Amino acid sequence: MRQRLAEIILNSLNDLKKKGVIPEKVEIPPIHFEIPKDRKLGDLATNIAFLLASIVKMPPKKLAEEIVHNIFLSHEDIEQVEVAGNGFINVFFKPLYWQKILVQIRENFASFCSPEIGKGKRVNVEFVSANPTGPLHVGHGRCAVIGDALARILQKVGYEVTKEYYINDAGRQMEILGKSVFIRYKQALGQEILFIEEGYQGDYIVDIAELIIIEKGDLYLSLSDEKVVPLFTKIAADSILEQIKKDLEKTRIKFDIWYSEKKLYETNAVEQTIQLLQKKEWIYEKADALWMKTTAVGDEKDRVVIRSSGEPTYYASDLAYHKDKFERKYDRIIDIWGADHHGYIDRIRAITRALDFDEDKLSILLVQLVRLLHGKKQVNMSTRKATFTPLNEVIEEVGVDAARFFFLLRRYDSHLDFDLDLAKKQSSENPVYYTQYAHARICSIYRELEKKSLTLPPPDTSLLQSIEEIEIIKKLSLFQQVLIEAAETFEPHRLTFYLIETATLFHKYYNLHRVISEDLNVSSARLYLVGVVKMILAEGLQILGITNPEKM
RNA sequence: GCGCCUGUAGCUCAGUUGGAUAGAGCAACGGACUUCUAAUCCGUAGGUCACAGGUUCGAAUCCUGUCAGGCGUACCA
Repeated sequence: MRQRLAEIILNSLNDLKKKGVIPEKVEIPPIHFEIPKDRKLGDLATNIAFLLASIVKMPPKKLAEEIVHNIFLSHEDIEQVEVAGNGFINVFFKPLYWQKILVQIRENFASFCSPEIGKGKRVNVEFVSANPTGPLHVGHGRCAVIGDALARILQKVGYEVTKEYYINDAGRQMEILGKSVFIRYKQALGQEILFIEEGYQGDYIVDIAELIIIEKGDLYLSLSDEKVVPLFTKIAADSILEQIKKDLEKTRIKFDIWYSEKKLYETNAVEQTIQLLQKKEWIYEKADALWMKTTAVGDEKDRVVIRSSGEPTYYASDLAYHKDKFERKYDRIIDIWGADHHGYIDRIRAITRALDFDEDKLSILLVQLVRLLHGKKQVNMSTRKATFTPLNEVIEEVGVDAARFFFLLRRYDSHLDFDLDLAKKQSSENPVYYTQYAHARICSIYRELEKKSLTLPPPDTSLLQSIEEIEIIKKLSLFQQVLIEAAETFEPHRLTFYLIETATLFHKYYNLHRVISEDLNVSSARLYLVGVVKMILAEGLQILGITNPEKM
């Protein structure tokens, strides 16, 4: 439609050239249409007169009028074209146009919901990737839900999506985890030793220690750290990871790949990556340590890859990991991190530069931190000190639907306050119910129809003429575009807001017009419309991983 | 100090990628249930888009500076 309109305007402009109103040599910029926010301003509007005004030295309004006067209007879908404001050209469609759109959406619903912009392209979304040193907290939950919803959206628009979790199951933090368990083990068996300051203090560590006692008793009590800690590390990591998987499953999140950092060491991938980078002179030696030249990509200093002690840093395995991800030949790689990792961006960018990977394929999304509140008091969220609130607890308290919807209710780069004291109240005020309610209400209309056992005539969409009905169709027609935009900008919240707005239009309509009435023809047409609303709501909620109840 | 993010109604947030008179929800006030579900709807009130410049036909949106908040700035993760 936009294309055809652009042609009409272009024809008019060419005509004006012939008439000498505008100079022949003027180059006409692409004619762009947008949807005005006020419906009184028409269905589509273009600013072309503004763009041309300065070039042809005419007031925009005058130019717009010339353009409109020159339009030979014979298009069956267009009601009128008018000039408004200082020179906008507004186009109004006939109801017939929208009625046809409605039928198109319904008849081709599956393809309408699955624009194939990503067809044949593979994308990897890596998110959460929390260390298996403790349960997931609310902050992880936000990343988890956003990443998952984004993956679902990308899938919907045709991409082949891989959801990946990178498990940091190697390195110093894991050793501390093992030590923490060992100390709790000893303490539980009656030894009086102090807990280490950097240790993990959560109760779950005690639980793991007690489980070991139940299974093996005091078998390890007299053994040395070197012998026990690696074993305890593994037991703890496995157990915690198990819990993480359960929590994610409860949040309706399933990963395709669980990628182990430890494997990168076992297969020598880290070593090989470092050797390769050394050969390419991106890694050099200084003060007994190996350094990566991250300053070459704008970092403020070079970063250590191998410590002088010979121990690799996490950066070492991250290099190998991203090298591997690139070598798996995705068309797009998306990393979703907590915003506190932003200093890491340059470091990861360095590898794409060093190994000649296409930098544009990598997108790093920083999800802003969740600030946890107890009423007015801020709660510090530390895994080590165990002062966090587990995601698990929140999900149980407010439910998966409300929790997911809540996290998808704002842009990922906005800071989020999560007030635990209000969590329950928030859940009852959560717009998720408003949206689901619209769906349930429509289902209820169908039930009513069945109860009355009415047989309706085939729908005649030309009966859908009211402002509210046309407004709803307009909104429905945007669904595909919203999906595409959410996918292209990596912003799932756009879909959330769209669904709320659609629900709003429906609720208003519902209060104003009865769907099922004595006039069977009208009833049939309205049911047809409302049926599409239901389909769109169900589809949208499903994409966000939220249920669409038929009764509430 | 430097870097990243944020600053929009009392509160929580949107804002169609630079468009027309800046919008929702919550909270406040006033209305609508013998009706397909009132978890809804209608109305009133609420604003110097942090501040100051700049770019142009046009700025909440882009640029510069200032202020405020958050985060980062390790041979921690």
